[in-house]
Amino acid sequence: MKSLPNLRHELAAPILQTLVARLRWRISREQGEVRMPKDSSSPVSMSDIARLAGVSESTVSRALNNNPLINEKTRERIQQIARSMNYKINESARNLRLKRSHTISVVINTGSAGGQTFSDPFMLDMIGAIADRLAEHRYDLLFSNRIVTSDDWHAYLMGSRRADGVIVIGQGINDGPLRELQRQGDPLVVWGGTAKPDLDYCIVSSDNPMGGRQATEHLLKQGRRKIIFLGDTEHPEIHGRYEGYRAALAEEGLDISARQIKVSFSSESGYQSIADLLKAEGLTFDAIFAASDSIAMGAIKALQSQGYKVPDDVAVVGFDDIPIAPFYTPPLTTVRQNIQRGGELMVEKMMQLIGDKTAEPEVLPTELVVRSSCGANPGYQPIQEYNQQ
Amino acid sequence: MKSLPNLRHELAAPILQTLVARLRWRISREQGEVRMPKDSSSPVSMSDIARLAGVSESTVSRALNNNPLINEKTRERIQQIARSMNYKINESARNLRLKRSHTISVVINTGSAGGQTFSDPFMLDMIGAIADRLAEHRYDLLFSNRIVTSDDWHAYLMGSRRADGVIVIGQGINDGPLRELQRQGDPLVVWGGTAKPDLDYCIVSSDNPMGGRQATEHLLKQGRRKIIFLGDTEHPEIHGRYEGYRAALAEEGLDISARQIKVSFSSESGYQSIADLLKAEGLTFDAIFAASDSIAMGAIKALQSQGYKVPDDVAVVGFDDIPIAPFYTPPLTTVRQNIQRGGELMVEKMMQLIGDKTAEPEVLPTELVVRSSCGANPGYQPIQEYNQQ
DNA sequence: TGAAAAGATGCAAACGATTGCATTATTGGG
DNA sequence: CCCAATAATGCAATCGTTTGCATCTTTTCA
Repeated sequence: MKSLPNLRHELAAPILQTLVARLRWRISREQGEVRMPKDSSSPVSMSDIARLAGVSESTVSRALNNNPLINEKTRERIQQIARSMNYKINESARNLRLKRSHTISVVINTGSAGGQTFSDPFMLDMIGAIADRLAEHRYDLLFSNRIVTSDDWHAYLMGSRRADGVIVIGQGINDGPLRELQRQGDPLVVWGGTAKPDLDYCIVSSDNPMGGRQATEHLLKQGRRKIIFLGDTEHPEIHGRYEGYRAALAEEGLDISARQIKVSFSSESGYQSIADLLKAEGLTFDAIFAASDSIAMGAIKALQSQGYKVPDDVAVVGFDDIPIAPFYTPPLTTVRQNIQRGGELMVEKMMQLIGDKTAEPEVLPTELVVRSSCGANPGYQPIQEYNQQ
Repeated sequence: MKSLPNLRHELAAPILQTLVARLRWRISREQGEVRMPKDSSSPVSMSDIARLAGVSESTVSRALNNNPLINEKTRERIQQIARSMNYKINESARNLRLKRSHTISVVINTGSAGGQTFSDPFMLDMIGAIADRLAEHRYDLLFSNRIVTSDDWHAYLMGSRRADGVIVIGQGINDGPLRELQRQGDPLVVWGGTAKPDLDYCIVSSDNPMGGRQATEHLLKQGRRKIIFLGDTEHPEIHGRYEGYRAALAEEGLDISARQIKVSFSSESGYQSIADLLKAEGLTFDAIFAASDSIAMGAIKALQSQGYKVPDDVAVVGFDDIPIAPFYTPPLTTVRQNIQRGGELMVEKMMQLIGDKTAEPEVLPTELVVRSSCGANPGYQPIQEYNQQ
């Protein structure tokens, strides 16, 4: 008995009650229709338009969606009324009905230590690029910078239908959470590295090995032989750059001189690691390849603080080409990533995944930008166009 | 007749039809209840939990919201079931019912020329701070970087109930759109300047005049007399900094030497303006107060390119204290804004506005950070802590 | 002219939650 | 032992859309 507490639902009486209640409801509703002349404060809904146009809500809905079922004249009349009443559709209602959110979540996933927001200019550019592309598809962008577990992600973003898909910037040291997300069937696109071959989620990335190779080969061409690598190779994107670096050195028969120092994604970190190194063993290298421009700038500052010259004593190449790079002293030679194209591709892939299609990973070429910090371009001036005028 | 097409709705027959249809619906529904053992793919809803717990949906809803009406035992049992089924509430449905979105829109509003995303590191830090605070209130953050008219804003964000309020970063050259938004009754908080006295929307800002004064007075104390101002005073926040600059000069009886050059928010712009100036009239100044660190760095680079020394020939002070500032050459003296507190306050104000309370504007003090570019601190080392160890 | 086809519109169920009110079960007091 | 007060739960309306199906209207063609 206890296990069937709503057995009484099945009796006849409640059904009659239902019918009576429904009648009562209809009546009160129709009274409402009469007494409601213009409830101004509340926003206008389809039923308001329907009443004004003398048609049903279904017709309004179809007319506003340009459904060919509706007569052209009716459609235009309804659209006209909607415009004049400044009608805006209620997205919550539409999304509920259509079982979607028309929103993509963008998550920053670079192990930001201690809850501190991670603010490389690269990030904002990437987010901006994604936002622009999503706007073209009329999708909204839900932003999160909280680093959480995959359970949380899935539950918070997808389970609650806050987002139709997730774009993650940064593959992170441990991509378990990402694999898990993917396994749950959520549309997922990641900006990351290309290291792991058995990927089961869609990755868009720069060709990090190519970038690492470009940077290193360039330094070698300048006659540098003792090049150290600054970056945390536990991040797949960084690891790719490191691979390129090692490959270039190996080709030159210099494998033994490869040296990697683990630093996180900040200028402070770059500064400290080089300051440490100089204090410990003096100047034992003649070039640095840094995994990001921020790191490179920190490292250069540390060298300068100890009286060493860049590029004379040590040549430096960075990665990203952030906006300030040409204006640093010395202007930073760096490997440029195609952020605009990256954002575009990620959104494209996402739209495919949402449309139940599959999306292939994609790798973007990098471009070496030679300025002065590598020693190859001492006469470099920012804004060449200006000087040409 | 034609104007009353749904007159027939009022006749008796359709009501009977309604009743019949409803009966039919009830029956099919109950059949459905029987044949639906585990429709796995679709996410679990309250009715699933209700069925499993042998209670009604209302009880489930109340139990999950910790409504005291529900017996404690029942509540815990229901919550247990919800957890075990990995239930996540459908936010679209909840938002529809509660007539809200539980989402705040954040808009970047710094006249980004030509649709190019504007990427000052300051922005990302600010967005991060806001995101963190919103997350504490369990609000979502909808990000837009499209600069549009107020009509668009209101219609897109508020009219469609995509957002419950708007936070705008940057007051912009023309705040008409903002006033309009406010007039429409939308909760609005702006990060901007303090110039206009007749504000009708809630502004949170740094004390820009204070910052301008700190920077200028510091340069004056270093013996500089011909200080130029770099920035576009049409932006209220910049105008405040300019006011502080002029006030400090006036107190010194140097009003006549005030000179402002209009540059937009980028390093390129700072570089070009100084390059132009030098080309046109040589070195006619001995100090620069720049409206942002990015501008300052561009300006310094222009000076260095022409062989001038900073701070020896020209002292420079910036504004913002972006993360790279200590690592620039020379390390940048600048006016720090309290971004964390700013984000916190804006979210606080927003919550007040949403709660139908009013929110007062608020001004945050600025802090001068003395490094080397002003000439006052030649021995400055980034990361003092490191050297102390 | 009449039946079938096509065209236009309406009805009400559905999406998944919340909540005022009604109802039932439990307890306490006289 | 009965009635009132209280605690616990259920019913059905509601938010604002979309859409399968039914219905009504008009056209078309034999």
